[in-house]
This record gives sequence, C-alpha cells and structure tokens, in this order.
Amino acid sequence: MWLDIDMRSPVPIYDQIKRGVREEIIKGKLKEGDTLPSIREMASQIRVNPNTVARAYRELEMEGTIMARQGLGYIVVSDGEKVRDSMFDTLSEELKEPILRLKKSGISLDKLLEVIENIWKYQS
Amino acid sequence: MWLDIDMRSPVPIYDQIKRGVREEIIKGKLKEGDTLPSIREMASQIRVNPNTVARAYRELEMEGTIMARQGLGYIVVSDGEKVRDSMFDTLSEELKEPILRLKKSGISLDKLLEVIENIWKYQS
Amino acid sequence: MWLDIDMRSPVPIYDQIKRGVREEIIKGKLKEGDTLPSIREMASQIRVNPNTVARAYRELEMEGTIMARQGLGYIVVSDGEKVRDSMFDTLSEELKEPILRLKKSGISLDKLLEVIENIWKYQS
Amino acid sequence: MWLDIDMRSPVPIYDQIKRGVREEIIKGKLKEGDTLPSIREMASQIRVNPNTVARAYRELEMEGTIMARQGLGYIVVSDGEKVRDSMFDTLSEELKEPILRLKKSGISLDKLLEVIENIWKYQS
DNA sequence: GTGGTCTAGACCACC
DNA sequence: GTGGTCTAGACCACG
Repeated sequence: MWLDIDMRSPVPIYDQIKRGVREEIIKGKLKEGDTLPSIREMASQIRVNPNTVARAYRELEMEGTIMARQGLGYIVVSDGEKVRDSMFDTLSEELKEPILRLKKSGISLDKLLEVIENIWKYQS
Repeated sequence: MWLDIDMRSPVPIYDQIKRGVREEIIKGKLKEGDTLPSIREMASQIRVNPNTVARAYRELEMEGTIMARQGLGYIVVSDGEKVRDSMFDTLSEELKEPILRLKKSGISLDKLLEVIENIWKYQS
Repeated sequence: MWLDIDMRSPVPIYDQIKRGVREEIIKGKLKEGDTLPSIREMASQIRVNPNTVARAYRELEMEGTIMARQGLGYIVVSDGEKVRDSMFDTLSEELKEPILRLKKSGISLDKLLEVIENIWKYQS
Repeated sequence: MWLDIDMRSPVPIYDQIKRGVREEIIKGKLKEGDTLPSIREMASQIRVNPNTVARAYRELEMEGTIMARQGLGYIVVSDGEKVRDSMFDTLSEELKEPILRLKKSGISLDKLLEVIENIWKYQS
C-alpha cells in the first residue's frame, strides 16, 4: 500500500498509519473484505518497525474498522460511509478548540470564514 | 491572576498559561508596562508547579511579549495589536492540518464552512 | 460434513473443527467405526486450509476420540458417552475463570445463576 | 499496588494488569482521582517490562477508566459502579459461548446450574 | 507465511 | 520524576 509517512511530523507514525488506512477506505481504494498489507510488508514499505504498524492495526481493530484473522492477515470490516462519518466527528472536534479561542480573542465570523477559505484554496 | 487552567486538556499546561497571558493582553486587561504576577504567586493561584509557570514566562519572553526585570518580575512589553496578530497566525496554522485532511477526505467547502459556523455559534 | 465454522470467532479454526466433530459424535450422527470425511474433503467443504483440518484430526486422535487407519482415513473410536463426559470437563474448566472473576468482583451467587439462566433461555 | 500476575497464564500480562486495576477500582481500593503507581514503579514491582504496563494503562485510558496527565502520572476517572457494570457485561459475554455449547450438547439446565454452583463454592 | 506478546533500551516532552 | 513513541529482535500460536 502507498501510505506516505512524514517522519518529521509531530503526529506519531502509528497515527499517520491509522489515518492513512482510514483515508484509503473512505476513498474506496480499500473495500469491505479487502485485506490490508501484512504488518511486516507495510513496515518494510514505509521503513518503520513492525511494532509500530502492529499498534496502528490493533487500534484500528479496536475502533471496529478492520479485523485480524490469525494466520491470514487483517481485513477491512467497516464501510467508507461509517469511517467517513467518524472521521468528520473527530476532525470537527479538533477544529473546535482553536476556533473558540479565535472567537474569544475577538476575530469576527466573516474574517474566520475568509481565513478558512484561504487555507482550503491555497494550501497544499 | 484570572487564568483558568484545564488539567484534563491535552494542551500542555505551560502552553495554556502562555495563551492565557496573551489573551489578557489582547483583551486589554494587561497593558504595556504592567507587571505579571510573580512566578510563585501565579503558580499557587492556579495550583501548578512553579517550574511550569517559569517555563511559560520564559517562552513568552523569548517571543518578545513580556520581559524580565531584575528584582521586579516580568512586565508586559508588547501591545495588544501585535499579540493578536501573532495569535491569529498561530491559530490559523493549527487549523490548517485538520482542514486539509477534511478536504482530502472529500468534504465540500460549503459543508466545511457550515460546520465551522455551527461551532462558532452553538458551542460553549 | 456439516460443521459450521465461524471465521470471525476468536476460537481457532482447528479447535472449532475438533468441537464440531465431538458434537457430531455426541449427537449420534457419528458412531463408533464410522469414517470421517477425508482431510482434503473436509477442508474444501468448510473452505479451510487442509493443514488446519489435519491438525484437528491429529489432536482428536491424540485424545483418543478418532484413529487413523492407513489408506482408509480416520474412524471414530470413542462412543458418545465418553466424548460427552470429557466435553463437560473441558467446558466446566472454561467456565471456571470468568465465574471466579465475577465472584471476586462481588457478584452474588443468586445473581450469577440468574444471569446464567437468562443466557440459557434467551440467547440464540 | 499489589497486583499478582501469573506469568504462566495464557492470559496476556497486559490484560492481567488491566483486570487487576479494574478490580481494585471495583473493590474501592482505588477511587476517582487516585493516582496509579507510575508505569516504571508498577513494572518493577511486578517484574515486567515498562512497555507492557504502558500498554495496559493506555488501553484502560482508551476505555475511559483512567487518564494520563503528562509529567504527573495516571489517575482514576471512572467510578466503581461503571467499571463493575462494564465488567459484568464482558464476563457475561465470555460465559455465553461455553454455556450455549453445553446446551447444544445436551446438558440440562439443572445440571448446569449445579456445576456452576460447585465452581463457585469449591474452587479457589 | 500470518498476527500477538514481550523484552531491552533509546529518545523526547512535560512537570 | 512522569508518560509517549519508536526500534530491534525474540518467541509463540495459527493456517
């Protein structure tokens, strides 16, 4: 699989892997029943320790997105819809705090929306 | 002082203190030349380790918002305008990552702006 | 044969096969002297790796329930009574641990028996 | 804290730690707001690698039983009631499978309840 | 081959 | 001192 991991990001690698897998499911590149790359394979592809991949997969399993089958590997069990929904919730939650702080500091809603739009349009 | 610290937040305490001080300056409750509560005083008021307050003050000094005066404590040296501007920059930076991830996952700009507006209007 | 295997169960497949064979014997559908489906036949029917079936048969042989006959496959050598008894022992053993943990956590015997009865009566 | 870990049990150590902590909370020996032994302390007491304790604590945090505070340690955030309830659910779930298998194999309800009672009364 | 657990030990951030 | 992440590598069970 084709996850690109940024080793210099403050976001933990295992979390980048989790996000990457979720995004593949949302994009439809991974569907229910598909098998993920094995832990060792993924680990060697993204040049990371297998333990790190294992942790990511394990946590995705705990949240109900994928499932392990002994001796066979991990398969996707959640459809893109569900993953997308829970992802929106999470991200909205992340947006909440900085937005409320901006509000408290006196920015206007219009100014905020303008800032957001700029990020959307002109950032990588 | 009147900072409220949330011990349960994932945001480091020293960072909450920095933000709190900046907000007081933005709101005009602290003006250029005003002195901050001493490290020990602040620490005992918000029930926090003095080292933590010291770190916050030290970093605020490094960014040019406040200044240490031997034997007198820390005084504010930046005006509300400047602090507000740099705060906007920081917060915009924080918004960037979740927004771009939402974009990558297929949310529309309109939908995003709607979400933002809802947070703005209806969240505490 | 008529075993139904649950690939999503945490119970290892080889163990599900062992249990399935034992249950057939207990129910009388397999009697002393009957021959089991060949490893390959069983494997293809339940969509499982032949190695897995082989392991199940091997272990059933070790416990004295079935026996390999050169060129003829496996035959049943234990009667329903015996199998049932050893099965009860095994299952009682499995019940032991969760029950004792419930006890340690302060549930009353009556409450426990009630829970058990509910499972018995109302679960599929 | 005085968890006793059985290194020879098939139950993973990190899981034994999770169970142990939950039980301390249920018994009231750990209350809301109490701090757990630090990862390193617990690890050295039960002669186990700190990573193993860390995993247990992390998972307890994910299920909402305890909470980490940087530089300070873990504190209990769930009361005994809640922990007990979710524990009952889990254990009942564990009982379900062996009980239904016993039922399928022809044991009578009375016989089963007798077996349960014996385990309760006479096992360690 | 697959995943699962555990150890040993490094490095970082926070208090 | 605290927790958090990551690596390297061993050993086990399952298919």
